Amino acid sequence: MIQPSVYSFPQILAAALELVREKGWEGVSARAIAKKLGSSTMPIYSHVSSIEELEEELREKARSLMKEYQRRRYTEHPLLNLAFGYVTFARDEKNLFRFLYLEKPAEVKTEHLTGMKETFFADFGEDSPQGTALMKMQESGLEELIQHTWIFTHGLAMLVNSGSFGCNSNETILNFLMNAGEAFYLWGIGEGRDALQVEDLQEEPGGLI
Amino acid sequence: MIQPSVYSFPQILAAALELVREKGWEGVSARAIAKKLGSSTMPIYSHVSSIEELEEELREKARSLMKEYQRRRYTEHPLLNLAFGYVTFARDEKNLFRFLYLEKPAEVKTEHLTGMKETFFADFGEDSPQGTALMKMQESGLEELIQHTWIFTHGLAMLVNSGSFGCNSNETILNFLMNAGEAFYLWGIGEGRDALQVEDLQEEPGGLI
DNA sequence: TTGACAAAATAACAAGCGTTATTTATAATA
DNA sequence: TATTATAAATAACGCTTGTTATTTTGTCAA
Repeated sequence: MIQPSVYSFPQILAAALELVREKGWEGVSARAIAKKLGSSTMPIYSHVSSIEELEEELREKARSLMKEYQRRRYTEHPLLNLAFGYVTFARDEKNLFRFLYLEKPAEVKTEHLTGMKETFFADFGEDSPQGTALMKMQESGLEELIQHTWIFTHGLAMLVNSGSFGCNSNETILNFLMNAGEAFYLWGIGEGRDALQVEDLQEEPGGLI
Repeated sequence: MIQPSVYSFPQILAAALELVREKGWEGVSARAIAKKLGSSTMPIYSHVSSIEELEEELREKARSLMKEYQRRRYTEHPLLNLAFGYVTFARDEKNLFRFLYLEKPAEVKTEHLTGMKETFFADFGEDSPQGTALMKMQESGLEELIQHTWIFTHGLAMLVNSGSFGCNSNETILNFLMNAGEAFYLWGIGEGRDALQVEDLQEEPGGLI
């Protein structure tokens, strides 16, 4: 290589990421990146063979930013940290969150659910106060708790992302997550289960499919 | 009008809706609709002045299909019916659900939350068993209960829609909704609140923004 | 039957996209 | 300094989009 490339791959990726942040994935195109770099589209294609390939690199980058949010220790609860990081990422990086989890439905998957489980079993010992509390539950109960928590977290993140939530402060978000987690936990250890009785699913005329 | 239009507006809307069902909103274009109708693009523009206008009509149509799902009496619980209808719509009409709630974030809004509240206060009297149970709560507690339930429902609908849920049967969905509702209810009437103590939000280095 | 009118079909425009052929410019080498 | 290799710029191709002239077609009224 006689003449080193003026435009490095990180530069290109950074410009593309900036575009996603500003206008979402639909705002990203070879020409738009080039314009932001002050160059033509050629340097892009010398680092990446197609826009599709760049999209995957961009997803990887966005995922790592997301994981940064989830890695921070906001509280002493590892699970709560995962959830809080997820929701605040959805709030602070609206277009990145949409890019990762809303635009292509395949992405959501069970990735985060398994992540939550792993985190839980990795970080919770019987010696930690939370650990002892949660270890009282059956294995299946724990699975259920994490599942419920994850569903709630995902829903909250969506609503916060779309601006449907009046108050998006850290405190409010944390409160919602804590309340829900607590509710699921208490329900899980069996207190007052079957307190509300609901009849079996009714087969309405023109009802269930 | 000497020559009545061969292609009626309902026909055009139906063709467009079929396209959304098959390929999502991105599969809808003037030419695609025309192809499905076996016509040119002209009849479309004689009923609607732009594709954007047709999109809004299409949203209205999709919303009414959604409301049909929510109107059915699957159980005796009005709130549960709303939630169950929402989730099963997300499961059965994947592209319509995405079109309404995932593609344009503005759509989600508080519409469903207020819908839940209205339904609750309209259908629940002190004489119904559920009513008496729920009326024990404070007004603010009810608000919270509905909010929590709505967040959970929204999250479940998303996950079911994206196929992240292993089992999407009516029974499984109903169980999840009932369990969550029960958990929130029990938490709401105050049993064991503060059972889990979480410290105040920590200000990590490089932490909260 | 002929003229008129409107609906539908055809064809075209401009814009945007991914991608690539061609040209230009620049820097290292002989 | 002249040559050569190559990164970057320019320009273009082919495609799809929304939208709109233009042309064709068919039906009613005179």
